[in-house]
Amino acid sequence: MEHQKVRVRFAPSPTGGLHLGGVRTVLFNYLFARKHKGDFVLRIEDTDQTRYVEGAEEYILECLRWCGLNADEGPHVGGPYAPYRQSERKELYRQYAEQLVKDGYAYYAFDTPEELDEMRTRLKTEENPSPQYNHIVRAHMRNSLRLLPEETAALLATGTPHVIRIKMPANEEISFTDMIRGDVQFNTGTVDDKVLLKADGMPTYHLAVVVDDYLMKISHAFRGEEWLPSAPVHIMLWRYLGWQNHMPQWAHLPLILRPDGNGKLSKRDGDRLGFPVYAMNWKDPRTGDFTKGFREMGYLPEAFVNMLAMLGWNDGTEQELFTIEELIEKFSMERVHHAGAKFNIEKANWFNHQYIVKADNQRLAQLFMPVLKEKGVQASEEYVATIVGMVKERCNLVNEIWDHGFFFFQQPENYDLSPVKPKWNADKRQFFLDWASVLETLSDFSLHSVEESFKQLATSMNIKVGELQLPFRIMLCGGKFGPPVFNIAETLGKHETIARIMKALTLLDA
RNA sequence: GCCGCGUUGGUCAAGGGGUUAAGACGCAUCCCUUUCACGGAUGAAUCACGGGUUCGAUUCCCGUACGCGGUACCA
Repeated sequence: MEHQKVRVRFAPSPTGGLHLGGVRTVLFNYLFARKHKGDFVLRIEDTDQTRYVEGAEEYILECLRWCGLNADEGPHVGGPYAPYRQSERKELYRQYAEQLVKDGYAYYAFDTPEELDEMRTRLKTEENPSPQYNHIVRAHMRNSLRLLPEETAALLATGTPHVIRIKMPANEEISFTDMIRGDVQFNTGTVDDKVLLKADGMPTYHLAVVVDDYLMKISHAFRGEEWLPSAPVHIMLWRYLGWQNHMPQWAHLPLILRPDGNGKLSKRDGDRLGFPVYAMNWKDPRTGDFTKGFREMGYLPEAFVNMLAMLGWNDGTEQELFTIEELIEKFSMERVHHAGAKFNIEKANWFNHQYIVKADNQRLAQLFMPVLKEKGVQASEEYVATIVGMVKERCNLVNEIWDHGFFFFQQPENYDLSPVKPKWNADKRQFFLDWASVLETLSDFSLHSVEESFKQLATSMNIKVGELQLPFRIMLCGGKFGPPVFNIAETLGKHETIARIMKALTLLDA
């Protein structure tokens, strides 16, 4: 057990877009696996046929690919423990459930959904709003524990729909050591007899996770904190199946909470507060609902991953920016924070900004091309890359390159003349008229010669250079923004610069 | 209700019996820059509460409060 190879798994159910909390779970699995030279398995938990969503599995795969957190084994690449889709393993689970029945650790239950409903409403009180199918209640239900063996046999023989439930001990203290929280204790009496095998023959999560973790030789199982309450069921299953010595070590990850108030972060919070929650764009094929993702919003995958790593984990130093290699080297489950973390989009933007500034201009240009295309702008990647170099310092998102540099691609449509108008006069007007003709004669339209001629003329006309720079900026950009103004002129080129001066002059005359 | 897990500035968080209780994001002011941003400086802002234990608790123990999660033939 101790010397067993590290094998971890991410086990999503393909029911929709991949939540940022899901990606963080992937990340922690991935880091742990890489650090310990182990395997990272992707297993699709599609045991609920009613919740299956077309395209969700491919979407998850694509998210992992985008983040660079690919699995070593999974439905997409196969592996020694295939198949990796639980629906394709369906036949496997029944024998274990039957085995448990045979050994007296589980039982058949024939209660119909209506009967269960009836039981719950009948037993429901203010003191007990959610009655459980537990060690007391089971004695009064239609199951093989209460029925005579002949009755059970008859029901089975006639193909009566039934489930198999675990028989939880009435009162037993059990505990396990969580890698993050340390010892956690439960009493089995407080947990109900969970269904293990559904009437349709599919296992529930509880059975499938134990069987598959065993069969796939999973050494460490990481999942969200919302699973902590069902840990006792899983512990009992590992015992009852006789695999106790193979049980993986568990870590229950803290939840990612919504920024305002408390509670698990959901897609809805993102819609409401205007930030992405899913890794990539997701369109629900059933409802047609469309949700924006981090990727399409202009986040860089390495920034996204770095940001996620810091949500609930740190290495104990002041370092916040980590390459994936550093994360692999430094990650440890013991340093994961115990409490949930509120998601903060501002901080996420800061991370992205850090990575944008560092990123290669060519690469950013490529990422930005689709946005440009959307705006109906034609430009060479080369040209875009130089623009990127000038504006990326002030961008948090790749898509913001447009906001900070649109005037490189088209003449401004709107001009904010208000900072110029009050101090505008005939001298200044004359300056720009004269300067335009000076520019016309310039053989070298470089940053320095443009700036030089600007300053020379201003001095000779006895106007402060500073008084003219802002007007010039607005002539080129349309407002008080953008990189250094002579850089803009140089990039725009002689023809366009003069054209913009002349156009703005007519606007100022109006 | 019951069970479980949590609680250090607005947010992410380090620390762990004696500290001026780090750092980052955000915010504010200033410097740089005659735009904005970057950068630099400064500042406001924190140990949920009550009992123990102790010479001394933010740190250990016990309660309380609050928050979250679970309580499905969903995962």
